Amino acid sequence: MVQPHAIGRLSLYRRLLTDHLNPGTQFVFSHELATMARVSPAQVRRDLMHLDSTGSPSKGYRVDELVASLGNELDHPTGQLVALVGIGNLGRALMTYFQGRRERLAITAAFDRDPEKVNRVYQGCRCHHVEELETVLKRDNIRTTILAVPAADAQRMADRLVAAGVRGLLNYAPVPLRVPNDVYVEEQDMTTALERVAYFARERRPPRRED
Amino acid sequence: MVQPHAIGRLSLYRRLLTDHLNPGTQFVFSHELATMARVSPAQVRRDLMHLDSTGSPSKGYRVDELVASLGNELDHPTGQLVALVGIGNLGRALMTYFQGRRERLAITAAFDRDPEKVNRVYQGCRCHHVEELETVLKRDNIRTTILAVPAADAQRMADRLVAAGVRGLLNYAPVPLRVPNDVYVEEQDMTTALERVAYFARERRPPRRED
DNA sequence: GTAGCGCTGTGAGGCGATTCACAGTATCGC
DNA sequence: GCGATACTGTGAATCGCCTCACAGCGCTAC
Ligand SMILES: NC(=O)c1ccc[n+]([C@@H]2O[C@H](COP(=O)([O-])OP(=O)(O)OC[C@H]3O[C@@H](n4cnc5c(N)ncnc54)[C@H](O)[C@@H]3O)[C@@H](O)[C@H]2O)c1
Ligand SMILES: NC(=O)c1ccc[n+]([C@@H]2O[C@H](COP(=O)([O-])OP(=O)(O)OC[C@H]3O[C@@H](n4cnc5c(N)ncnc54)[C@H](O)[C@@H]3O)[C@@H](O)[C@H]2O)c1
Repeated sequence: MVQPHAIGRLSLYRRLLTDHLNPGTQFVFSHELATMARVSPAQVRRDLMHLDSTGSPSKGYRVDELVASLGNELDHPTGQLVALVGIGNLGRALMTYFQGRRERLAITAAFDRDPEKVNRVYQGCRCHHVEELETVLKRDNIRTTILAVPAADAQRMADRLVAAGVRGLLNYAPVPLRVPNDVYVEEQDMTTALERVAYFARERRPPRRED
Repeated sequence: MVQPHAIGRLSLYRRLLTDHLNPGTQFVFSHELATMARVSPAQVRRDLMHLDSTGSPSKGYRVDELVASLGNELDHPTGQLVALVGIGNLGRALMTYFQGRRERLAITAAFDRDPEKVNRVYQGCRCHHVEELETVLKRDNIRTTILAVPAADAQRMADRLVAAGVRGLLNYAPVPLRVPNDVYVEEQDMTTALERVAYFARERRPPRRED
């Protein structure tokens, strides 16, 4: 019913409301959120339709109520732990970036196989040897993982993660993963992204709506 | 005519053919590429339809010919230069990752405003002060840029880049950019990506095709 | 009190992307 | 040589997401 794109926008709306609104703003209209998110007002209203928070004509949506509803939809009620596998250049950047950003979505387990990194602490999170993967994931009941290992190891690591109970994977390795279809994978393929940008920086009409 | 998703897949096909095929393989079938790319065979054939390389029944597509055609479609004939703005944790990871990966798509200009970083060399690429942005971009005729500055600076920097002639932007700052609509922007929003993965790791049926 | 305005919530329709399904064809076995 | 086979290329059908458009309504002005 609620599809990936819509969930992504809900996440964006929340961030815009909490981080990029004049502090003290009590109400927003769909067209204001739409402008910030670069989508149409109708899109915003449709996305918010299923939430329990409802807008009023003439005032719009109560910001605090909306943020709460969004949290309700997006966050695990008591908090959800995330594992990060591969503490290389990208892994460390991600660790720095995500840490402390959301109360209910924190990286609490890191893994690598490089002895240099094992047992070092990154952003308050100790790096385990990758052999402890299964133990730690099961102990902490972790179902969400960021994968930042080299391409050659990605599929094997994904298999282990899935076997250990992981149901959501954010994959930075530039190879599409094969997983059972009750596991959600999001491919974050930066090479593709850059090549696409390069392509459209040159060729043809760029595919975007007027405004 | 050729849409962003299709271009993204072409980029992926090429990478799969060059990096993940048994060396020596001379032909591939659409269903083989499809399996590697995690898409349907019909999708592969449709994507390749417009290329000048054509498949043969009973043999499939010639790999070398296909790779050449893909390069033909995706690459700038004589090479395309890319700028990277913001040499922080993420910027440095990206620099390391992209450098030397494609002959015709290389990061050749880096910018930051931190005096610590200016004039240091990262992956063979000297970091300029951001005030030299316009000069360098125009001198090298750069139209493709990766943006990895803090959210607060992203829009302003995007405006400067567009004014300096940039027509394609890969944005890592977690704020959607407002640009004229002859400029192509790709938002790489990692927070959204992680929150979406977390969401689908919990809730409902995951949205994927059988196989 | 009531008219007017401008917004929300949403059914219906439209549109782009994907899949279906098959005609056309190169190859193989005999 | 010729039938069987399995693939490509592609028109047509389908699907899912997004936008249109408007009924319903709360607020404001007077
Ligand atoms: N750096 C980037 O900006 C960037 C961009 C796009 C994609 N990627 C992809 O992300 C992945 C990581 O990139 P990176 O730049 O951080 O590489 P990196 O080489 O710096 O880091 C890889 C890390 O993974 C660890 N590792 C290797 N095999 C492992 C295994 N089997 N189990 C656990 N840990 C293992 C290594 O010890 C290392 O710490 C790669 O697949 C890369 O292609 C990176
Ligand atoms: N680190 C990550 O993994 C990650 C993940 C997702 C998104 N991001 C986003 O990417 C961006 C960069 O992240 P980071 O972790 O590298 O941050 P960072 O603070 O490490 O680096 C930012 C860099 O930009 C430079 N900078 C700041 N203002 C500038 C300006 N006006 N002109 C030129 N350079 C300027 C700073 O000197 C610094 O070197 C941020 O917007 C961040 O939200 C980062």
